[in-house]
Amino acid sequence: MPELPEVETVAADLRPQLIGSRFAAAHIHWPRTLAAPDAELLDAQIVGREVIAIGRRGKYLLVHLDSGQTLIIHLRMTGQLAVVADDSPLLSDPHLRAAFDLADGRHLTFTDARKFGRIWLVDAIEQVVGKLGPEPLDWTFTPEALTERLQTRRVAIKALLLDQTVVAGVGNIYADEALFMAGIHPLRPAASLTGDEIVRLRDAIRAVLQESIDARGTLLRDYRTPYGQDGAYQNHLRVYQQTGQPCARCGASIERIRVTQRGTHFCPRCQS
DNA sequence: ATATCTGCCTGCTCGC
DNA sequence: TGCGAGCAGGCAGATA
Repeated sequence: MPELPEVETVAADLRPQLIGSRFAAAHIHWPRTLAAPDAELLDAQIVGREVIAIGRRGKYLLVHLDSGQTLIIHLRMTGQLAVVADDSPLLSDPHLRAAFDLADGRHLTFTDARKFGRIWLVDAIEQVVGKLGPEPLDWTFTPEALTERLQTRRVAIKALLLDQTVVAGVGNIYADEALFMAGIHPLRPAASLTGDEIVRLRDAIRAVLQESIDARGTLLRDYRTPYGQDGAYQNHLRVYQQTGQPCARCGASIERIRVTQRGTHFCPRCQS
């Protein structure tokens, strides 16, 4: 499931493929994939527009156009983007939900088996990403910023890390990995964290995300990079999907519990 | 305001 | 081997 490092990797891969290219048409094959505007207006507004930059905010991919508008794509669980030639079998993939024709004959494809992914074309990105919390790798993600969002909350810290208004881009994998690295039990009430623990957690979030970006993300069932190169962070996972394996730090058996409906992995000895 | 639950979806794994 | 049940989970929207 793509989280911040995976979306960052997709953005890096798409940049050389798309910047400077123009759109010639937009085709929506599964209507719910397009959140806004409607398909007719999307096509009218995107035709002839050139991609000038590709960015990311949280788990949202931002394709900036020369019109000032931005095409925003959220991969959710199973969404995948690729830039392909006219004869690509991806164009007839049964999971193809949207396809954007480029003026040079190539296509930007969006395949998504589970149909959870969403696409927007907006005048201002705040319409979609306005409520997100700080970018964890930016200087704005300070211990103070995290403290402010945790200190009044009684829910489990694991649940709060998945709240995109607390910090943008962390999902189930990196929440578990960051809590392990910080030595904090996932069920701890958020407001019970000490100042020292919040600093450790903030540093751990940044460290696991950066490590994963450096490895091109985590390759699991639902995430592939556009051109088939493999992310490698699944080889670095310390607790996620390591249930029953010995903890690399202390040797205790990694446990799996449910925290607000989410599978949660942790070391019962290292995390308290 | 905060916390929890449900729906969206389909492919995969598991147990019989 | 076949098959149905349950699970996976990000996020919006509803409910308590």
